[in-house]
Amino acid sequence: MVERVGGGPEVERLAVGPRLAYGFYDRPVLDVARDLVGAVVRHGETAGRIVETEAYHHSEPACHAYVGVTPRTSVLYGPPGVAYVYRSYGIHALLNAVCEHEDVGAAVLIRALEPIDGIDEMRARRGIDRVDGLCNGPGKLTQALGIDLEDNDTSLLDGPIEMLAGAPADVVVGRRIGITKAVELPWRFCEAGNPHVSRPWPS
DNA sequence: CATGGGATTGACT
DNA sequence: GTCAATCCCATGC
Repeated sequence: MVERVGGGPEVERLAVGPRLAYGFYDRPVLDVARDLVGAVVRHGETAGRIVETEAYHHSEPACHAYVGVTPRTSVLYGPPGVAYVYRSYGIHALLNAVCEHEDVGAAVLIRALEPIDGIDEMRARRGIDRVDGLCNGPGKLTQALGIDLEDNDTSLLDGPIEMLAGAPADVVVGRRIGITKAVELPWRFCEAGNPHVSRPWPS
């Protein structure tokens, strides 16, 4: 069964399938990051289609798991298919999906969404009226969807944050942004031409 | 126990 | 383009 959202020529692109299962996350983090573009995140009445992700892996210093297992990183070293939500710059909550086998330490950062559902609620939470700018950044999308640190370590398979299969997307690859270490790795994945991608745009 | 550094954003020059 | 807000947590004494 496939539930459809919206109408007209957008129907196929916005098609929404079932929740992504354990086996989707239990794969190399680069594959998961690429394949999550086009999937849908839902939290309560609000939902958006993923248009930008980044991969993080314990083997490189930009990843929180680089320091090994600590109270903060234990979620990253836990089983795949779990949400890792942490506070950034003391202000924002950032949403990740834990990937790869248990004890590996890898996750995909969800960086931007195309708003699909509950847009009025997103506007209220974000305090803005326009639709563009609602979810075009990792801190903005968690605010719009009402995701916070209490969602850390909750299951994406049957917890409050739903990750739903979507239609395949045309993906472009670039360097991760907003980091100071391992900046050369091309581990950022964006839907080609999508206006809801955060800046700076991939080249 | 004190310190320092962010996987960001919005306001401002 | 610059810059401050703000808090969790890893690290080191």
